[in-house]
Amino acid sequence: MKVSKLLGERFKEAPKDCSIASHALMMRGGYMKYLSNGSYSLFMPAKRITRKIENIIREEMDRIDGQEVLMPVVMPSSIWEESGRYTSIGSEMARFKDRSGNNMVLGMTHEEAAVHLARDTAKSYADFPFMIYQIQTKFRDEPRCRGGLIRVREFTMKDAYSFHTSQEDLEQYYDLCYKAYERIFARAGAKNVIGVKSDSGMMGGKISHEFMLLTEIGEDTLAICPECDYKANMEAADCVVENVQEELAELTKVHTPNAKTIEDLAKFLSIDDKKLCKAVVYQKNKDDAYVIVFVRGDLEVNETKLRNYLKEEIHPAFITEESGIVEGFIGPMNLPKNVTVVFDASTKGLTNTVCGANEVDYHYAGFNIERDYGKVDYVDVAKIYEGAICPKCGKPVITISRGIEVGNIFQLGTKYTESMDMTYLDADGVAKHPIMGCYGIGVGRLAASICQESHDKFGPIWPMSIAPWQVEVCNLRRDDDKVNATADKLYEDLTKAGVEVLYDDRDIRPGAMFADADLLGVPVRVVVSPKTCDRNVVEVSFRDKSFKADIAIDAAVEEITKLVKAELAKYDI
RNA sequence: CGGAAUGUAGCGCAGUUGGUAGCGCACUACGUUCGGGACGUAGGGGUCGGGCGUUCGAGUCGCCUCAUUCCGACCA
Repeated sequence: MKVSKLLGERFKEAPKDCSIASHALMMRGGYMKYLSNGSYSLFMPAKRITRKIENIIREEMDRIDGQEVLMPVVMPSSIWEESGRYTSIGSEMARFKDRSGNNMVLGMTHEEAAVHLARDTAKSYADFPFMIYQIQTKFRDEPRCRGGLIRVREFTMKDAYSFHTSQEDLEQYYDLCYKAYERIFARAGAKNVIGVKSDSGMMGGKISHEFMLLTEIGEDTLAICPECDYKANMEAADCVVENVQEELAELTKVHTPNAKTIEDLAKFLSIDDKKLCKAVVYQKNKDDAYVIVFVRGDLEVNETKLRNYLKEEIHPAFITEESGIVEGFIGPMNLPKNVTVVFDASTKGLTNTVCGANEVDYHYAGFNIERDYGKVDYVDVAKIYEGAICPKCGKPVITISRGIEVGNIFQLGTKYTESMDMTYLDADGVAKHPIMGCYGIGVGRLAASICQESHDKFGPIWPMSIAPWQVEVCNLRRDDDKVNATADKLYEDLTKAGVEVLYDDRDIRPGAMFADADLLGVPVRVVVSPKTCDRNVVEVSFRDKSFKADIAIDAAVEEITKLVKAELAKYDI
């Protein structure tokens, strides 16, 4: 490819709405063009990168016996009504009517279509297990797009669905897929991707993992134990606390004027916030009924875990006078009857704590839940924190990091095969519902994430395995016959040798050419100039600065091909 | 959906008390240049986000609306 014919302008200045490096560099480098909120067109360099990522994904999915299929982007509402998600999913799913007035949806995920494709087709237990996958456009009407290709409304996704006749078989395949994902990210040159335990959300199912590329600009917060292999999304991380046992004191009512917050109260009573019992109030979305969570004073509530426990949507509460809740002085005793009370596990064994008296300006001290309130079921709904006790190895060393979710895997169970009535005949002659798993990877997001973790101030540094081109030849003097002839021939010969070459054949000054080359991030750069031609060499260097040498013109094709192969081999695991 | 900000050429921005629309980069032509975003001369490119209003006259003032960005909320 010749740069003179490459569509897509490269800019000195980034559009002002780019807040992260990968977005700015991909806009500046002419990789894509903004069309509307969450929609970008890709120019050739970005398309080549995503195509290479897709091919790596294909190879790895095929390696674990995946069958590539293609399901429709536009689907009738009927299959979504079968699964119940036509109503349970909100406005993220784009809906419209066709000319006959039928309700249609744009595919945001394809569990329904996958079940539709497989049911009536896989009829015998002997047909199982199998996995189908596709690489295709998804549309999700995100409330907030950001970071260029990091979070968009329209994007390319690899989505896979596996079907099994037993939980054991699913788990075995799930592990295979987990390993395939590790290979995919390694082969694509993503250096810092980890698998973390995650919350399944509306997908359903119990066990799920997310693959997170660690970066400060990540949208997700992760709890990681440096001492063992515990890694979890904060949403799903268990919060383990230990409370020091003391001899039980007497319950006393104390006057605590204006001490409405934990901070005020701890200061007023001169005690550690770990000794306090904090109340956090929510309301259920469906009827605004109050939910009060009691959690140890130093901790916060993890709303995702609370939602999962309650099995309903909630929002932070607006406390009214009529509710009978005394804001700032809420305690377990003498609460209004109609509120749901949740005791977080951190309050278990909390001795001689201080809680609200449900009376303005009064708290109880020496409060002991089981003695003064009664037996309760403790539920873990607290947020894990930096330095928390690791739920797995028990050491107080949890670290908190940020990550971008580049892939996820779910054990779905029979949610879809039951609701959509997909059955097979088992060996015992009984009709059963297959057990499903599903596995996704966002292709564009992965490309942007790799750019984010692999760039310098001049541009992206693409790993050889996904680079838009492997080698860029820079013709520094279009008007010099020898330079011209040497560069033209090198371009032709390298291309003939099977190397992917980008040839900058423009008559522009060297500075501008180098700046553009940096933005395109091609791993190997070959400079042909009057200086190098005088010495019968070309100058070869790596974009990441790990290599630089002059190579004789006669040996250039062979040597450069060798360098490319050696670089590629690093990702060929 | 809440809070804040911004919409003027492809990109980045200026535009004063209301009075014919500007700059830098990019683009076209010619010339001089040529190893880290050169310079000169001459050009091309605008529904000033949209609507309504005030006014002799609105990029500028008022109201409405739309879009975008950031912070929250939400998120398979």
